[in-house]
Amino acid sequence: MAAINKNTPPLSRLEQKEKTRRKLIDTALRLSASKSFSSLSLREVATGAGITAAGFYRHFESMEDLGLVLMDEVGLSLRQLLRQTRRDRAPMPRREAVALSVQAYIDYIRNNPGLFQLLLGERVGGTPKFRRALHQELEYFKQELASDLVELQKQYGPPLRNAEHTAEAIIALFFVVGAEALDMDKKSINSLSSRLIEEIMMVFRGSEQ
Amino acid sequence: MAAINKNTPPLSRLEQKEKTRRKLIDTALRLSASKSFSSLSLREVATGAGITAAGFYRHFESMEDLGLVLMDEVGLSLRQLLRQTRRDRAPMPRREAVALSVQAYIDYIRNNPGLFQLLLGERVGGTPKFRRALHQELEYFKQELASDLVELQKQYGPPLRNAEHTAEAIIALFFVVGAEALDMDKKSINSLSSRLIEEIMMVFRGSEQ
DNA sequence: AATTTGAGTATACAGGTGTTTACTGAAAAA
DNA sequence: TTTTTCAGTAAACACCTGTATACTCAAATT
Repeated sequence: MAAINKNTPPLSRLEQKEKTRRKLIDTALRLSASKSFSSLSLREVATGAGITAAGFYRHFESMEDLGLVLMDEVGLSLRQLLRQTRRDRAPMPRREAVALSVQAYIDYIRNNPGLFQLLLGERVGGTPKFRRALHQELEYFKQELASDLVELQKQYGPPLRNAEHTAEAIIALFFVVGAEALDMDKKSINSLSSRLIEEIMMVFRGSEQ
Repeated sequence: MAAINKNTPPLSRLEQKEKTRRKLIDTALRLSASKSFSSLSLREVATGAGITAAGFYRHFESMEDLGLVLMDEVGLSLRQLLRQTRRDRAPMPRREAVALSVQAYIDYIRNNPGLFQLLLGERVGGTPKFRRALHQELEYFKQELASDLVELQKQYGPPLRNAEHTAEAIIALFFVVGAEALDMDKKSINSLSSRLIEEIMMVFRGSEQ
């Protein structure tokens, strides 16, 4: 019972501000799970985070500003997850490798509906800035997947005709299936996963020289 | 100079009502080209159609109601266009047949941005009813394409492993590329078309037994 | 110890929102 | 010709929106 001085950490001003900022971000994310980001109001986000509407401006200059920050976070975390899944696995048959990535992806969506809806929901209808940011995220996805595919096929399979096209097609599948996953109950998810796996395998076959 | 009695047709009450209803629908469609349908207000649609907000209720009981009607129209017209394109063509090499459909599709999107944004924009974030209606439309798309694919391959190519999966993958590609087409200038569209064609061909190859 | 800084508050503003109410006036029905 | 119907109006409602202003009061700086 020597040091109990950590139970009420004397938050510095900066720490406190950062804490509030995170609360704003998390609130926006939480609310995004049940409606589109663009239909969120500044006031409800501020109130949800426990501050007044005017206080919001100490952290972001507009909802769009907050949205762009969110977009960064979402894109980054999802890309890291997928990269990690692709890297961490031991050598295994291609279909099983695909299945692993698909599973990680679906789990992510189910556990972070707000994040994913943000990525999908503003693809159309958001502000131009927003769409551009989203487009950039998708570009990253594509490039990372393409380079991983090249790597992978070097080791295991015949070379690809066109890694970029392959990556684009696979990402298209991921997104469409992701949108469906949001609305499904837990027991339908399995068939969705295996469908996605099959379709990705189909793309793989078609992409080989 | 016998019959000039058609220059001021004496609109019956029903005709007049129908005319206003169409104006509401068309206005909603027009406004959907520049923002998402769910961020449209009842008032601006009514005003845009030349009636007061209260008058709106003589035609639809809510914006969601109007939205569902819109969804039907959009889905129907786009599906008809695509079916027609697939049917009308003379026998031709597969790649060219694909190119024809892709061209018709891209043209449609460019000429009817409001329609297409409606289809895409409410996929996430819309009301549950809305999403269900959208899901149904996509199901129609898939089934029609799948049955056309079976037909096509009977004549020209090796049979498909799984026509449904093939159709799903192709539709996923269509939608992702469609979303990109909305934001592009006219001269970038060509490369988008050929990219889509290549990716569809890739799926075809992978789908053959 | 005195001063400055700045996160968050309280309040007010002008304007937009969906919905309800009683109404008008012309077409349709009697 | 009289009566009924009903698309559309006008006005009011309670509420929500983003933003600006002047403020508090504690932490950080001097």
